[in-house]
Amino acid sequence: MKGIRRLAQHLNISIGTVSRALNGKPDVNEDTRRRVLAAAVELGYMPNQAGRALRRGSTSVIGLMIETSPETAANSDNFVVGLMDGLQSVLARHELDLIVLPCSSDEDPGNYLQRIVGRRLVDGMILTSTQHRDTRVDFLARSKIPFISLGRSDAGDTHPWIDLDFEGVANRAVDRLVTQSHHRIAITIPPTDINLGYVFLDAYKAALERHGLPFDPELVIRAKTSEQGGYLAADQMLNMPERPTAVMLIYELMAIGFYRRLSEASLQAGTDIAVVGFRESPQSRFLSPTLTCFRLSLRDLGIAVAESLLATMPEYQAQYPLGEVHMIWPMELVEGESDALPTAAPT
Amino acid sequence: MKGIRRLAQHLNISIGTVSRALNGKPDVNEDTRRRVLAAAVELGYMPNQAGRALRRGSTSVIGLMIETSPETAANSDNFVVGLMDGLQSVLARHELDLIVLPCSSDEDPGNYLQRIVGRRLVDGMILTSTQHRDTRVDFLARSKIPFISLGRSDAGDTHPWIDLDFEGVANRAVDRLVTQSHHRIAITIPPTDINLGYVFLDAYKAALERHGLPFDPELVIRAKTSEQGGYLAADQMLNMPERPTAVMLIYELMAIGFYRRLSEASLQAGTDIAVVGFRESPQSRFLSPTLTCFRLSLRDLGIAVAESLLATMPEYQAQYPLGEVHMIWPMELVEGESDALPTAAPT
DNA sequence: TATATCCTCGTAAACGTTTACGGGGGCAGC
DNA sequence: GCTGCCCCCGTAAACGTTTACGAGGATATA
Repeated sequence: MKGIRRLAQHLNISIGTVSRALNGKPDVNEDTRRRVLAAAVELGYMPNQAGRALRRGSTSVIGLMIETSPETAANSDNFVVGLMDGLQSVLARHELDLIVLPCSSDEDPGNYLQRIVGRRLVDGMILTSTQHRDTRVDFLARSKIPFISLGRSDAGDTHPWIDLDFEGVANRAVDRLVTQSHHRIAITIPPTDINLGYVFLDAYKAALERHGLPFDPELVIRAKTSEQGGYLAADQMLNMPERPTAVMLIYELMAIGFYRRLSEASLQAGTDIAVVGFRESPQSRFLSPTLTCFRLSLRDLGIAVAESLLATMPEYQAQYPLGEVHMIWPMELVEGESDALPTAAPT
Repeated sequence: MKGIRRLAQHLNISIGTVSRALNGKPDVNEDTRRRVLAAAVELGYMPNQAGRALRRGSTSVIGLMIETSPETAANSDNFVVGLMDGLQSVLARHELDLIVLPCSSDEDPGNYLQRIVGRRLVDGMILTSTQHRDTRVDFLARSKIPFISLGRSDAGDTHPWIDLDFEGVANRAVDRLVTQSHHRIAITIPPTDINLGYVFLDAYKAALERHGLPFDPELVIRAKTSEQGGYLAADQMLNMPERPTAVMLIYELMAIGFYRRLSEASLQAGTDIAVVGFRESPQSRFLSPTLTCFRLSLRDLGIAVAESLLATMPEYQAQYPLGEVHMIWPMELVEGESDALPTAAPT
């Protein structure tokens, strides 16, 4: 005798009543409910997930898909870890469990997702690192499962996403640099097909245009989003015939490698070349000269992602009304010395 | 009409035959099997996980539990990400899915695990960052679920674990340092109750004793396993009345912060103080002076962990015979300049 | 006292699979 | 032609829950 049956037998009541008592249904005597609850902890009863999911038709599990190429393993992906804290703080309030679904580099992400969703392992999905023309969002949209992607998608505009404010970042960075009469401003872009590369590039172009500066394809440097990528980007820049005087980096760890390559050439950020980093990180916070970059609370972002997802799920819409399905997450400018604005280096 | 029923109806055969065909059972005509397989991909059929798990009594899912405190979010925990790649390469061969179970800092890890296992969400568990007197291993042992912990446990010796070779690391580090007549060798230990702190400390003591050196509690520095922890550890060492001449670090990112604090004091690793790092990482690889540390293939470690886990599961024991349940994972010495062995700095 | 109402609980069906069991039909051997 | 065997397939039960339905008893109302 196992499961709820054992509980029922132990209490000499029917399994129906036990179930109702545990699930907080109204038509059960408060006294028996207490007895059931007590017996449940005494016997260590936990409802079987398979049975419950089968009957309910839902799993109470939210999936967060990430990719685990050796590439991302080499770079430290604390982005996702930070996010999870915020996600769970919201999901836990609704007895939803978060599981992380790591898609290995061996498998096609589309297939992987199809398997997970097709088997009904999760009630909702959170996508990360949205690709350009990401087939995953098409699939999820067709399969009618609630989902949200972190990183805007270019596939239609009906499904929800939250993305970082790349326009704001590019605008503020270019503004600062142009103020110092920089006009050869380089930008780094991931070599992969991740969508943020396209978005950042567009934002960069728009910002240049706003200042009447021409767009020079030479100044777009494709570099891996890792420390080594930053190193190689700097290397490439230093060897350019007409060296850019400023650069905008796209990934937090790149700044470390970029600085390293500069110091090897006895150059310094801020004095020899203006550097604007992307996300502030524990590592970047101690660079010298201090890095101008953008701050972001991963936990708050996670909370927003979770709430936006819940807003698309009928059973939670009452608590999280569906607002704008597309959300641009602001990032706060952290002024440093690396782009050496005259006004930013009074100390 | 949904699921396997729809498939059966579409083919005009019974659901039993469809199930047998899909699961590769012998008593089904090869021709009908082909038709079933074709129809399955045509209709995009995927077996419902809940139904299957309920009937089979197993989920074909392996859980990897990690903890997501803001602490680990701040430090970049690429350790786990690297591990997953190896885990999946083994698990995928047996149609097992890996899911990551992030336990937030809000929840007690014991409760969390109890919920996951009690609900029968997974067939097996992989624990990380084993604590001293870890209640989770007791619970898992009692609940008879196959599991393995990454990080040795002090609770009995019947359940399997794989741990890094802290003894080997401590021995080789102390050997090198003593060869240069260092006799005040400091060590950093995490401030938490994680078991590797105890293990590393013991290994350090044993290594000292082997060289006839006294153990001085003053030389045990409790520092967070983060870049900032390394910074503060250096700070603390520099302010000690009788400054140690050498130090062994425990976490890869600590070296970065340690170097930073040294350079602020115009000191250098290798010449002013001997530094032995722990795990080689993308960041540490570019430190200057180069860091003496220990190399480790996370992917291979993941493979070993997965295989050891499968060895404890009856249905896979044929393929992964149960060997030694406790495994010490070797780490390869990477000679650098930071501990400045005369023989190591010829270039 | 008869009837209606409410509270509480038991019964049984359903969710989508897998699998033990048995049956029908074809074929070989006598 | 009868028996036995084998191949293939359909039937139905089971896995552990949840929940619609209805029954029974107690209480209130007329």
